[in-house]
Amino acid sequence: MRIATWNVNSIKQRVGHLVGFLEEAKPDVVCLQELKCQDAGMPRAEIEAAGYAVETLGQKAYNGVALLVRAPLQMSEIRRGLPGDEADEQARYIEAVITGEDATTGKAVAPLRVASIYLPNGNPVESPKYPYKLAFLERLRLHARALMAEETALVLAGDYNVIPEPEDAADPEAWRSDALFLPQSRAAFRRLLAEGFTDALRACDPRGGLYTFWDYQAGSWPRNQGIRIDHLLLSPQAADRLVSASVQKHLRGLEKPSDHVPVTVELAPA
DNA sequence: ATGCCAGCATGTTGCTGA
Repeated sequence: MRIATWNVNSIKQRVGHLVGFLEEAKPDVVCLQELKCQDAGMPRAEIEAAGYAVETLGQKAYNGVALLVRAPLQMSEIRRGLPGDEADEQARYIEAVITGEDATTGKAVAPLRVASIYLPNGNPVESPKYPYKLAFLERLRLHARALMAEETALVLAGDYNVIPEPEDAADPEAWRSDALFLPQSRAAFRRLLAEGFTDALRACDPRGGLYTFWDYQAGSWPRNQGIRIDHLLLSPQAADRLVSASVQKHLRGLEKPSDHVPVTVELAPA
């Protein structure tokens, strides 16, 4: 079972790269962020033609998240929006239970719940955007705690907009006072992890220096001035099955790339 | 200290992102 997360920075601009990734990596589940379009604008036909079912929580111009599953897998118990704030209208969370047969093995997959998350950026720190970010992280922690009580495999994947540790930035000093790296942001992320999650990429490669985002500006990509902000957090039942995790770095080098690249984990059958 | 780049809106510039 291969699960990927990717902030595509506009699905309409990136559907070609996405289909290429689906054909190349053949992920079973894909969590997308920053669709930047409403549900009606989602390029479903191209994605379905590549063999995937699509569920979205879209929004005009900003945010927007989606879940894709490779046929004949299916999604059920779809939850749109993160609980805990009825007034929150930003499209940043979609969750589903994955069921059905693995296309490769033909065997029924073990119960698995997956969420695609686009955490608020939080800058500027002096604006209401920063408390919104911290509140979102706390809402996510409380919801994650409730899901954890089911004791089934759970994967919370997405763009967390949090640099967990200094080794997750090429130049940590440049991010010192940024919402992505402030001590309060990192502490809130650690509190989420402390509910019992494993940071999959960190667990597979603790050395650091792996990045998932390079700014379009200031030559960040050619200078490898990246940061690691896209994460897959695994419940114990999922972490027990963790085989490998990898960053699809080559996609940043394509024409008209997203500023993020996919991160993928491989889970063994239960 | 600011803009650098990129995408979207009802636009010829402003907002947002990270």
